[in-house]
Amino acid sequence: MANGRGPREARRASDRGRYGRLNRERVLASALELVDREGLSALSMRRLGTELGVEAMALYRYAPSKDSLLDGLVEALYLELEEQLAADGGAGEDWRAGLHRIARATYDVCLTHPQAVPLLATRLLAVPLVRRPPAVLRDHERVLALLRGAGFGQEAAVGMFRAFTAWLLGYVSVELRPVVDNPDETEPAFRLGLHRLSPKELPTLRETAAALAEPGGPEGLAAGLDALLDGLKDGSPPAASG
Amino acid sequence: MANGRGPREARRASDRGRYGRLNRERVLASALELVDREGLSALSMRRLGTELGVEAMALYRYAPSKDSLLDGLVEALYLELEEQLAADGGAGEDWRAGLHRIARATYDVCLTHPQAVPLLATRLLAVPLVRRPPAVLRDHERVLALLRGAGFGQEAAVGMFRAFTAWLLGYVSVELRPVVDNPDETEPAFRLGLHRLSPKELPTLRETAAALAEPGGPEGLAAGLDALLDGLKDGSPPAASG
DNA sequence: CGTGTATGTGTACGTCGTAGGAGTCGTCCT
DNA sequence: AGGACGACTCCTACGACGTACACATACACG
Repeated sequence: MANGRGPREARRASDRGRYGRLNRERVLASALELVDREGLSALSMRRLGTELGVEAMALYRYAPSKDSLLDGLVEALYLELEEQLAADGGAGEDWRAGLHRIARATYDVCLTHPQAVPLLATRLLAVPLVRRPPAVLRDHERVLALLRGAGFGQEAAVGMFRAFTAWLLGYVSVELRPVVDNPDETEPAFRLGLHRLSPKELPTLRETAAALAEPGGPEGLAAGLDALLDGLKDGSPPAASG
Repeated sequence: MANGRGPREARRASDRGRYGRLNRERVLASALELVDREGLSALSMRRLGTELGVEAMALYRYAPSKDSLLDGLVEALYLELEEQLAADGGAGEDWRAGLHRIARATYDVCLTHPQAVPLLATRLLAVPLVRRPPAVLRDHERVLALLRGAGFGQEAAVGMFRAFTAWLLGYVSVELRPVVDNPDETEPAFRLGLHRLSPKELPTLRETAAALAEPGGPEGLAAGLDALLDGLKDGSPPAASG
């Protein structure tokens, strides 16, 4: 808003950034918005710069490299998750309800930013545990505390934590896989492009594809989570076959 | 090998490619090897060209774009999976054993090419179902046929297929997440960089991190898979907790 | 009012994906 | 055998990318 500067139109450095001074939060928010709007490949330092009314190099004050900016996006997602978790209370719930609540909130955040989800797989694969963004570590802490607090031993808790994390990540990834081949088409079978599937070699897939196109939804997420927790909460390794 | 060409050292176009003519298989194999050796970011058209003793533009005969080359890498992984599945027989097994066998083979392939695993999350998120590489579709077909062949109805089969895929992808992704912060360190706690975790804010994570650093292994994969299959094989939605 | 520190600019370098066209090869027809 | 064709590869060039470095400007504080 109208800052008390003299009548001179002197505005060169700090008046830039479209709406005042830059800061990390604004950079990350703008980056996430850009990714949501145009996809990950549209996110370049120059592009993000113009988006903020600034030269590309200005961004390097707030992220030492593009990779670390991507890590910042991951952090932004987890911060949004924390907001959401704080919003819907959750007092007095047992461990299982707690895990379901976290899973559901994560699911919602991911569906809100589908274009950013690949970052969860790629960036977290590139950064060792202790260097993950604080919000990510807090998320791990929440899940582990829920499990240990419920009385599970370390070994069981670790197994369930891993299963929880893997299931969540895998489920949203699969849920977001595109199935529609030709969006302009109205006939469902053509929309999916089923004619491309040879009935000789892929008969089952062809007859199942339409059902596969329906999203699993949060119910599918919850169902699998319950199955995993039920199956793992007793003996850690239930005698792997063979 | 020694082709019957005259003694002239005429070799300009078709003698290129280090060991004879280029072809798609050779390009993909070399790309995968490069990724295994130096990581995804080392894979550029020019670099892959020199790797094959060829100019970058030559590669465009075998992949219309770099993205499609990445899709080709995904295909290469699934071809390797098929080789492995063909190798260890699997006749007369029931559906559950079949799924375990596929899961285990996929796990092995992923651990053999850890640097390529992110492609499974990113590329398959970018391509609609029917445009996935043939080997991927055949994999889907195998899993679905196993389920339908066991007598599961369409709805149950779809739910289990999704769970199978999600679990597998999530599990290998989490399994590959790096935990070691300082590889030169011998003391485990320092290796993991535990001193970076505030005991005030992340107490549970800090005491669990060491156990988390141990890989889940194929046993963890199998245990979770059994849990999922057991939980989902009856009613599709087992009434998410109230 | 002068000065130091934080912040944004400008320019430049090397690398990337890839379009266009020119060169060179093996192959097959005559 | 000769010649034309199609397949393959090379060469050059363009615009966009990440980012290093030096400079300019604005604000905070003496």
